[in-house]
Formats: sequence, C-alpha cells, structure tokens
Amino acid sequence: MPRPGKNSYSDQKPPYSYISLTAMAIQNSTEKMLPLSDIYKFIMDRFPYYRENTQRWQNSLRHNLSFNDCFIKIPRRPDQPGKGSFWALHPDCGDMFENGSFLRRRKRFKVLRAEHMACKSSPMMHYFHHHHHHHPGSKLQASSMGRLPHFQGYGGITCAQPGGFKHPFAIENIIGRDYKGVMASGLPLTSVMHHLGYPVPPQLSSVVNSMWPHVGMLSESMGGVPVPVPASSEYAPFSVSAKGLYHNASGQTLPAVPVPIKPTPSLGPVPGLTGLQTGPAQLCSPASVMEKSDLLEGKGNPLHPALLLS
DNA sequence: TATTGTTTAGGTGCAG
DNA sequence: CTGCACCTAAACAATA
Repeated sequence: MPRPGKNSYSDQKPPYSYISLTAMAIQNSTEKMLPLSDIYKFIMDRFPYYRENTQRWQNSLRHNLSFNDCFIKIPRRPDQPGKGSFWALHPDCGDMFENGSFLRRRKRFKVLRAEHMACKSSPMMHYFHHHHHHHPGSKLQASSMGRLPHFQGYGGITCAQPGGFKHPFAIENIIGRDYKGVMASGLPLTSVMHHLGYPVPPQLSSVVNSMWPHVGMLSESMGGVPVPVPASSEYAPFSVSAKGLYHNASGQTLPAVPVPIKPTPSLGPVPGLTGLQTGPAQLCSPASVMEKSDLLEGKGNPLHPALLLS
C-alpha cells in the first residue's frame, strides 16, 4: 500500500509518452491550445512524477513539440502578451493513437511538405489574418478544420472501433465526456479563430470544463500495475480515433490534394494551398510522409509526396 | 537572463 | 536485422 507522502502510486511514471501528455494538456484546455508553461503546469498538476527532474522532461517535451508534426504553433495576439506561442494539436492528428488511446501511438504523425508550410508556420495565421474576409463563406469551413467537415460520422463522433470498443485510455475517456461535444465542435481551429478574434458561433466554442476528472484517480490507482485498465465504464465510451479516414482497405494512405513538387524553403503561403478554404482534410492528410526534421534537413525525397506512398 | 524553440545526436525497447 | 516509437542530452538561437 502506498504511504502518504513519498513514493505513493501516483509518483509512478505515467504510462504516457510526452506526446500523449502534451496532447492531453492541449485537449483539456478550453481553447485547445496552451502556452508551453501551461503544458508544464498541466502535467505537473496531474502527474506528481513530473514534479521532479523538470529540466530533463521539460527539455524532452519541448523537443517533442518542435519535432513532431502533430503539434502546431499558434502565435499570440498582440493583446495577449507573454512569452512563447500557443501550442495546439494538428487538426489531423486525431488518429494518432491506437484505439484512440494515449498509451500508444498508432504511428508517427507527419504532414506533407506543403502542409507543413501552411500548418506549422505563420502562413496559416496569415491566412486567417488576411484572407478570411475575402472568403466570407469559408470562415466556418476554416474553423472546422479540427473536425474536418466531410469526416463527420467517423471517429470524432461515432465510434471508430468496429465492435464498439472504446479504449479506456481514449482521450475523452480520460478527460471526460465533454470531449465528445468538443470534438464535434470543430476544434482546435475554432479556438484559433476565436483566439484571433474571429467570430465563432457559440455552439462551436463550447467550453470544456471537465478538468481531467479521472486522471488523478487513475494515477492514484495505478499502483504497481504497469498499465491498468479500468474495468468499466466509468469512462464514457468514445474514441477520437479517426481510423479509416484516410486509409483504404489495403492500408494505403491517400494523398488528398496536389502539392507543389518543389520544396518552398522561402516562407510564405504555398499557392496551391489556399485550398485551405476547402478544408484541412485536403490540406492536412496523414498521407504525409515527411518528418519535420526531414524537411528541415533537406533529407528525403523532394518529389511529389504521392511518390513516397508506395 | 530565463524561457522558449529548434536541431542534432545517441540511446533503448519492441515489432515485423 | 531493420525500422519505428520513444527518451534523453545538449548545443545553440530567439525573445520577452
């Protein structure tokens, strides 16, 4: 039995990767994005293990934020002074974890070269800042990036597991039931829009108030068990998994939109990328194959990503 | 100056 | 064995 104080069960290292922990923090936030310091805070609040050796794990966490395509940086508005940007989840990283579980990633999330330019750097915000009024009808669509309009009915809302299985560690199982509504709300970019001062329909900016009700219990009850699985359903069944969204029966991924063949090292929106208004599903397909580092190192094949899919 | 962010490098463990 | 996911260290640069 754990004794109060030192080395209680809750001090055990959580079975989550840094990517998982960061995703939890971001998803749990009202705006679906957090500054680095709040990500730290979230993790330390809920996982006592991470109240120590902060230098070590925070360095790793920052590494993950930069290195993994599933995290995107969102600049602060001028009226929100502070250091560093906000971090959000890439709209398409919903199927990143197996069974929607935080315990293990399905695969590494990567974006296309072109997507990368649009999603990971300022051009995306450029879009919102400078083009939204040119495309009045596109505003909502753009704000729906997080949900991907034509993916309604998939994992975000219904169950992605054929048999109705919902992994007990699925994000919304851990975070709470509200997650379902939130995912259906078109986030995180709704939040982005809101954050940037763009009008967002109230129903799209619903607030998640559940402050991680179960995680505390979870870590407390973990005990020596490496990966405890709650026997039931105290955790609302749901899955964020977008399994099948882009993957056909043969397991191949499908390129969603033509992308420039040439890399575009100089910043700036990629011309063909104004397709942003047509929805991120096209813009940000997991069909992508390049590591962020690959892009930056000039590694890999500078050919059409479709050629890399085989 | 401390924090934030990027990048490189090396390591472990696991699955195919 | 190879590739992948993940962890850690560290060297920077940028910036509030």
